[in-house]
Amino acid sequence: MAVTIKDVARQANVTIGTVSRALNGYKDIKPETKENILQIAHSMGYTPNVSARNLSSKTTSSIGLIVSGLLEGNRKDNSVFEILQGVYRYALGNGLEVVLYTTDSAGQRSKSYAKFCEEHNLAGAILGGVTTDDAYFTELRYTNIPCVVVDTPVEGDAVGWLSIDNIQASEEIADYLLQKGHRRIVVVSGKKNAAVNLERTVGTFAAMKKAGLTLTGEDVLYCNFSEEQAYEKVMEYLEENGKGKCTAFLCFSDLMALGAMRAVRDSGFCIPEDFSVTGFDNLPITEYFMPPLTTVSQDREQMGYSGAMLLHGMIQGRTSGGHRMLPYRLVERGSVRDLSQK
Amino acid sequence: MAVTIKDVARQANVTIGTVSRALNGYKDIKPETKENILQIAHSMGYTPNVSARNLSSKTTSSIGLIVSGLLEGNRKDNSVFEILQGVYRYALGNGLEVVLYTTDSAGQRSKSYAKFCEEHNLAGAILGGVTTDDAYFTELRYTNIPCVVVDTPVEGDAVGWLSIDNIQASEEIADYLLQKGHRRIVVVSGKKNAAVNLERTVGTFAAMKKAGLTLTGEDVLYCNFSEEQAYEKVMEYLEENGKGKCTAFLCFSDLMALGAMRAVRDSGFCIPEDFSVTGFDNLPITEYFMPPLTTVSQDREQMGYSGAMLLHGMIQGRTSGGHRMLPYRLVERGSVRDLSQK
DNA sequence: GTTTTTTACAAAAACGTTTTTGTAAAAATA
DNA sequence: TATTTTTACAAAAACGTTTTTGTAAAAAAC
Repeated sequence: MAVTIKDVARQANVTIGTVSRALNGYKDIKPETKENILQIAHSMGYTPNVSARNLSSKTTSSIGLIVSGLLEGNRKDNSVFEILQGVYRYALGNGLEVVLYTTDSAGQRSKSYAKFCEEHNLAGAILGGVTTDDAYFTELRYTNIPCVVVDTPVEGDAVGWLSIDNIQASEEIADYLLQKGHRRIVVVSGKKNAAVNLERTVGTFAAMKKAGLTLTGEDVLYCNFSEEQAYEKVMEYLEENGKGKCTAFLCFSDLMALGAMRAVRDSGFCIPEDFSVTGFDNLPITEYFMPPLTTVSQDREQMGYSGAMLLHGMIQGRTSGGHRMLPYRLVERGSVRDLSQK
Repeated sequence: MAVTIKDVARQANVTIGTVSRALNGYKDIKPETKENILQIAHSMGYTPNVSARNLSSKTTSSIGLIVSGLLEGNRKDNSVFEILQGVYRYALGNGLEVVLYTTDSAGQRSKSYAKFCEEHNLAGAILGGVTTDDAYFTELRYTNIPCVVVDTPVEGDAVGWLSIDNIQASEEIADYLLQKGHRRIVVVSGKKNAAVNLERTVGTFAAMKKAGLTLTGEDVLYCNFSEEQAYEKVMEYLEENGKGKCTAFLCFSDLMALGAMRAVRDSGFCIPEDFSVTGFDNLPITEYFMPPLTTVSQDREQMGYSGAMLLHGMIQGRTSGGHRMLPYRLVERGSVRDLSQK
């Protein structure tokens, strides 16, 4: 049905090899012949078959985008989608195919990343939402297929790693709270040993230390990055301590900030009058919180774009891996009260 | 590098044909031989190469997901993403591959849908965000590759079409406003000739008519589904007419509802005290509007899932196309004032 | 003016499958 | 027992490319 390279060859009175060389810009061909073939191919509506090309060619131009938990994706958190947009934007502009893979929530049908890449002849992969101890990721690294991970720190030159400067960012938002006169700050933290969480903890502690303050164990609420847990833990905290003890909740994610805000409100307090709250991520919904949330913005779309570009460079041997830091931005909205003017 | 069917064949002392038959559950093979081959294949870590399979096999198990405007996707509107989630959920559970294609914003690099399907040996495609007069869509239909479109009405048995009952849904939300005592309603409409828009217009007019009311030209604001245009048009309207004339804005999308709400507020009025506002879609952000938006919910994830299922059925010849209606739900929040109690 | 190099292709192999065709041996039928 | 059918494979073709190898003719070098 579809017109193949063979049809073009017949029409142009050359062999398929010659057509292939004309199409792919090889040198070993006479300009007029090439021109003629190109013209014929175009007029016949020829398009190369991707499967055949991938099968035959040594160098494939397909990359994988492997994200865990796409399917159970929270309606409120669109990070994965924005990364995907960025990856596709780069791919579209640079002649790459991208193949999306998401591990099943239940995990039953899930297949190893390495096998997925092998099956699809992928030249490399971008990974999002993997944890440092993901066995499939370890396996993938052994294959030395070039890969780039988002947010998860990873050693080695053959692998790229993309994130914002979480230490500096958290330090900055803590500084911001301190500068607004907050002295007793409660940290609503994510998963205790998650890399991102560790970094944000370091930054927060550093800011406090500069101000001559320290955070004790009871000032840190571990909530596993979950809105519900943040709600419960903050609820508990307020029940126990009431209003006097702290003046601000510094949250390591917007979703947890949302939980915290609900808890504050459900405990009969006001934001920012009674308690200030800050987030991390700048999800679209935060703009509509009441009051709108002061948070740290990470440009996920850009992260996807840069990730694809980095990977592309690595595949072509132009770039080596390692850590790349992307800019972040403190976005100041209405959820923090200025106590310094009082 | 990777272990191929050839390696398995050698190990099992059979030919590749036999291995293939064992793997794909053909009948023409002795149970013990099959068992042995399967066991060897598994122990060697064999995985079939997708490109080779697609190339060789008549029947491919890949479907396309073609969405226009994924790249310039509004951060506030995640519909496309949710459809994608649904499609992948079905695909993952039913052994389908999905290949995502998005037309470039600028349109320069865009390739015809038919060519895309041909290139990738796709068995069918799900389309989102296409307009009725999309030339590429017309071309695709001529190829009679099975396809399913979301939201765009389309004639013919060989093509599926998925949507909520827009007429009934809009009638219902208009009824709701009328029941709350609103008599003079302004419709914030989308693109004049878009199918969805036409249907919603019909429903709204029907509801008004039942209540003995009519909508005149000045009661309909065409805003092209854009937040900004809705803002401007509503702003203008309020400047001209002030508070007395209408009591509610019935918007054909949440984004336009957002624009309308901002305009109402920027004109110095309150929602819902001075004006009521309703939307359409139930985007995640609407829950956080102040006040939260009363709107019509469409389950986009489910739509993606159902679309994939419908397409799958069509590919296998089990199902014929035609229109499928999915359930919607009126979600009542705080943006409508009850005038009937007054 | 012969030899060498280069040019511009043709011919064929290769990629990893599925599918078709062919064929001994075993089983069923007569 | 002789013939036909069925079973269980082997052998090979096919899918549509890219890539390697081979080779006449033309051009360059000597």
